[in-house]
Amino acid sequence: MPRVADHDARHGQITDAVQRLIVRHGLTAVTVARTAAEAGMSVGLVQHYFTAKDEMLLATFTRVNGRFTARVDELVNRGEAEGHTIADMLRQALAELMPLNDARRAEFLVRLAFADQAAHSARLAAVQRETLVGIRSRVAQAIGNGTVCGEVAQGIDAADQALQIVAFTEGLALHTHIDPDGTSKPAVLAALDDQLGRVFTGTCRRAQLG
Amino acid sequence: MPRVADHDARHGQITDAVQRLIVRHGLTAVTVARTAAEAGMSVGLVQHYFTAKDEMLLATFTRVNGRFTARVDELVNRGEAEGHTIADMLRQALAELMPLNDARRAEFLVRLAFADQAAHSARLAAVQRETLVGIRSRVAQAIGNGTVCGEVAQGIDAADQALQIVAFTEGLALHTHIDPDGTSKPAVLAALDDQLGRVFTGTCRRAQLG
DNA sequence: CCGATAGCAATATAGACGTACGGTTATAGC
DNA sequence: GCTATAACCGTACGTCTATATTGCTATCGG
Repeated sequence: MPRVADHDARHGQITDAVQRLIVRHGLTAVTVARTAAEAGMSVGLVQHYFTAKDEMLLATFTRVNGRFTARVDELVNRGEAEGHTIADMLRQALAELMPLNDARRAEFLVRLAFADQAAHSARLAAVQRETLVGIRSRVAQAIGNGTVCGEVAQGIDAADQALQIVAFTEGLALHTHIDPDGTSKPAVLAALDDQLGRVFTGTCRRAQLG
Repeated sequence: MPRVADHDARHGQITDAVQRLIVRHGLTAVTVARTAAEAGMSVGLVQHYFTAKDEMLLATFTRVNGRFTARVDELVNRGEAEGHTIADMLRQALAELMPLNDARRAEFLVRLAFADQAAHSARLAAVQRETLVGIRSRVAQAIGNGTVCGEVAQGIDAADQALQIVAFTEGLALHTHIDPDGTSKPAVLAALDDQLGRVFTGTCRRAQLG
């Protein structure tokens, strides 16, 4: 058989290039020629790995969303392992949704750029929706755990509160982006705290792990 | 002088056409040729009223945002005139930010479509930011009135709460759009109620107008 | 009533874009 | 070491786009 290449690595090179272009100049400025240049390869090679531009963009969106949820997952797991309170863990995980540093801003801009496209593409919309419900269900589970543990009062609907908290967080993220001056980083984190404090009103009855 | 035309009307025809195209097929699908066809006029005439496509898009964004804040304003004024409680008035006004019917959905999609572009255009960003701070300051003022009146407890920072409430509302709007099945209309309105209920905890001490 | 001028249409033009395609290079298997 | 085949490049092609240009038409001021 002929020479082989690391397909995953190449896909990553290309989608990373797309992401950088989106961050710097917006989705409109993403062309396959520019992407090839940014990725340091030829136009033909990009075509070799993505039959069409749509596929390339879908792959980029999927990858970014995957990394996004993976980060949230990791923070949840680490929080549990290190025995933090559920509220603390959520505080950190939700802060990941906000464009407060370059990496998060990059992810945020990509998700924002595809928001319009997703409204008119079933496949993009599916990725977007799955990411959202994934985050939401994780938060709901955390709240459920908090109810069992004692951090959350009985009678609180975990799904409802998860919906509200995630919506609030994403709205805050959007506002941070639109008006960074009127929405300072500490103010944003304080607002998030405030919101979480409305649900996490108690303390855990059971001993923490770790 | 030669024959005259209603410039405002023509601008409106064109930007309305742009809005319809965005709603139906996304910002990417907006070309001056298609816009002209949608508006029922020639390409040359569109050029006659907008020197460049950028101007056309900026005008569309400005108009939509203007209508948007105007609707909120009107609801606030009407609410005051009819002697509703401030909480009720805000409930109605903020529901205007949500894509719960065709007209609001159209506005929402336009604001969403420009979100990416605005990240890379100072003029679009300015319109976007001004709209946001406009809404926010109106809400802050309502909360301030609520404090004086007695609907809101003393010691509540109106600006902080306005930030949170508007962020929450916009996040909810986004989620309604992304996952309409998981975010039913009554559930959304209930969530909004819940959020407002956390700030508007009292009843007005003074007699209502009207 | 007439000419200056804005309103309006049709077409021309130059460029950018996605993608198809032909060709070259390198390597895994025999 | 030959060959099949994947990796990779460069370019050509057809389409679409924004915009410039040219010309016609209607109407207001004098």
